[in-house]
Amino acid sequence: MSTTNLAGANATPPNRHAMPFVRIELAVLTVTDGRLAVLLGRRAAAPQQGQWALPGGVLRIDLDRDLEAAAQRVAMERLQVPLPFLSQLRATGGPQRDPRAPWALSIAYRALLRFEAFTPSPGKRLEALQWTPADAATTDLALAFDHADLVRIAVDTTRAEIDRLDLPDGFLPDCFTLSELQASCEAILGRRLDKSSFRRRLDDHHVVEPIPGAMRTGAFRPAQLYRKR
Amino acid sequence: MSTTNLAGANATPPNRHAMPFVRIELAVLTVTDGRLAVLLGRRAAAPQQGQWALPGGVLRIDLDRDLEAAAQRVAMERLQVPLPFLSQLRATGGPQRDPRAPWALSIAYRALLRFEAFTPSPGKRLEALQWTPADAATTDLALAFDHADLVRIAVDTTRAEIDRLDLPDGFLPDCFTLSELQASCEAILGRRLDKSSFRRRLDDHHVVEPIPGAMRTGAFRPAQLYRKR
DNA sequence: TCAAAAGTGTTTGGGTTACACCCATGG
DNA sequence: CCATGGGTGTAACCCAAACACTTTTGA
Repeated sequence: MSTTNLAGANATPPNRHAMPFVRIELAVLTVTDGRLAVLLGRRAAAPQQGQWALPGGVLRIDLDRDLEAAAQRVAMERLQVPLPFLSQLRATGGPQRDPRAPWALSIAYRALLRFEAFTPSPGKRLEALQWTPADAATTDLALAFDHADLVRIAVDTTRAEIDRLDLPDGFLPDCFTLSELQASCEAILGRRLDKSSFRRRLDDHHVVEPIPGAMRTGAFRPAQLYRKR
Repeated sequence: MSTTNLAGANATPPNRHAMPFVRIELAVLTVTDGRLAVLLGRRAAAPQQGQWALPGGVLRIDLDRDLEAAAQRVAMERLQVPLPFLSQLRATGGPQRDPRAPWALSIAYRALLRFEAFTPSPGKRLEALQWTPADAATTDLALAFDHADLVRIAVDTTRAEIDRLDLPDGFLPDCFTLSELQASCEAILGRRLDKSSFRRRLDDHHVVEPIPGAMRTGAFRPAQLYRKR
């Protein structure tokens, strides 16, 4: 034990070494057309021009208060809309990931949003945006960089959360019927759920609460409206 | 498939923006003295000289093949031993995290290792190393930077893995008795487990298999030896 | 033969599935 | 009155906890 490093605070000047190219990538998921879908952007410029990829951008240390704020700024730039309810997925890095830099590090974030409440439009460096069914995105399309891995991780963690009824914020409207909620969960998971078990589980875990007096009326019997928690 | 990367393609020259100071932090856990413990290093130099912190170091894009390799190199430098079986915990970043740089980003890794098979010694920039009970580390000691949060995350995810019998590599010897395994799990979780349920769960999940003919003899009745999977 | 550790049932309960059934409404 | 979706009840099952029990060894 020991060897004091002389206090000469002059230990390592931090910027003695080159730092990697640090980016944020966004895996934005939604439910549309009865399935889980991921938002892909077509790259307007090299590298990988014309390829589909997750929207992303460079970390700006002069602008971003933290990583999540960086992700939100990137969302504004690429998707032209705010992006609430982010959760961090993972970081990946290496020398071969991006031809623009000798070493590229990406922090991936995920959001799960309501289709109706989120209408992005292609911002800087994107020719187009498109919702792609989640399972097709990881298999059929050849996504740029290592984004297929990131989509897979986003989808898997999201399905796991839904499985244990840990419902992410952002994909539920303020009020909804239990059947609507069940349909959303089924779309995300890609399989049918049993109505009775689903409802029992919901209230064992205190996931939702009825809104007193609020009912959805429609063609048939009115349905109780609920809110989260 | 891919478009060639025209060197000058007027995409963004990546280094137009300053990049953050990128570090790796290591949360190395073990079981000793019947409890889960985390390896802390006493910082030899400013900032936070003399404070206890997770061992860590700067990402070196000239040396590291990827983030995990970076973590292994940092382990060699700080702990003087290799550090296998790493898993990524999370990334955190912001302008106030480290006075050495205007913006600091850390990627935290975790390892769970056998106490007997891992004897680190303080390397560069560390005065001392010490195993500290995991729960005390997050409460009693005032760890440097935001490392208390990282320890908490490391401990929580590790306990969750053990709970679901998703036993990380690296903390089991090649062969062991079921009682030894149970004792390790109890130490990590901080609570007693029922022998019978534990064993039934082990073989329902096919976590371990008996090594034919191998027995541990000792003071009392010999015990069957097992290996992982 | 006894202490100590290895190892094996057996009962109970919580939680989930599967499935059947009733209720309310607009047409 | 009936089609349709909202809503509830019940039995079976799976898993794990709790706890009691038998087995094998060295001293």
